[in-house]
Amino acid sequence: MPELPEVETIARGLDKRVAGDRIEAVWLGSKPEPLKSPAKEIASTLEARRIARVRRVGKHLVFDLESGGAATKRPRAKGQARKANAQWIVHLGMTGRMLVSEPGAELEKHTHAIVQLASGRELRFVDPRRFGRLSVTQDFEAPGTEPLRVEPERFLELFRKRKTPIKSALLNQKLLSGVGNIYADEALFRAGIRPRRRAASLTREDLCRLCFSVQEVLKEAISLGGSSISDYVGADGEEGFFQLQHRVYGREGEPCLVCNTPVKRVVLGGRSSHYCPRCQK
DNA sequence: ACTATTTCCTGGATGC
DNA sequence: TGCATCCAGGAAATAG
Repeated sequence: MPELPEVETIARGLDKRVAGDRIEAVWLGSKPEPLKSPAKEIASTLEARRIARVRRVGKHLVFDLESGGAATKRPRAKGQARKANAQWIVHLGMTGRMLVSEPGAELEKHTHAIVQLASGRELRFVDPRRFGRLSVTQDFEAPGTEPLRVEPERFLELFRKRKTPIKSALLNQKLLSGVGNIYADEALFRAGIRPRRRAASLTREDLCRLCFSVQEVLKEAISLGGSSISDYVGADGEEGFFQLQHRVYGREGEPCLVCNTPVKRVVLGGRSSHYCPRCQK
C-alpha cells in the first residue's frame, strides 16, 4: 500500500521515464468512482499537454503539465482557455498502480485509465480496489505539512494539544501528509512510544524523538525503494526492499528485535497497530 | 474545532 | 471442492 516512500519511488521512476513526453490521447473507464474531477475535464486538461515533470506531494503523484507545442485538434470554447500550470493528480489509494506500458502489452484487469504518449508508450492506471483517485487541478498543495521537511518546533505545535492517540494523529493527513500505517508503527517503535498514547500526553522530548524517527524511517525506506507488500511495485515493476527492515509492522507474535518480547497487535481506529509492549511506553 | 465511527471496494486467506 | 465470511486500509462523509 503506497505511503510516502512508495509514492516517492514511483514518482521518481515515472519522472525518469515520461518527463518531456507529450500526451496524445486519454481513455477513461466507464465507472466514475476513481475520478474526482469530471472525465471530460480530465481528458481535456491532459490532451496535447507535455509532461514537464512527475513528483510527489504527500501521498499524491503530481504530473506537472505544460502546453504541448503542437496545435490542439479541437478549438476551445470561450472561457475555457487552458490554465498555464495545470496538474494531473493521482492518488493510488491502497492498490493503485501507474504503469508505463508498451501499447501492445496485455491490458490488465481493473485498468481505469490509459494515457497515450507521443513516444508510443502508455501510462496505465490500474486499481482493483478502486480506492485510488484521479483529478486535475492547478497549484496543488498537500493538506498538511511535508514530513521530510517538518521542523521539530512545527511538529511539536501540530501534535502537542491533540487528545487523539498519537498513532491516529500521525495518520491524519491534515497534520502530516504522507505517513501511513506502516511508517507510523515503525516510527513509534523507534521512538519508544505506544500507539495508544494520547498525543497531548507526550513530552516535548517524546515528540522531538518522534519527529526524528518519522524522518529517519521515511528516508531509509525511500533509499530502499519503499516496502513491497501486497500490490506495491515501483514504476519499472521492481520491488522495494524496506519490508525486510520492518521491526514491528506485520510481526504480531514474533519476538521484538531488541528485547525478544512478542510484538503485540491492537486495532486503533480500525487500523492494525503493532508495537513492542516492553520497548514502547 | 475536534474527535470517533462508518463507508467505499475486491482479492486473498480462512473455515466449515 | 465450494461457498461464506473476514480482513486489508486511505480518506471522505457522517455523527457526536
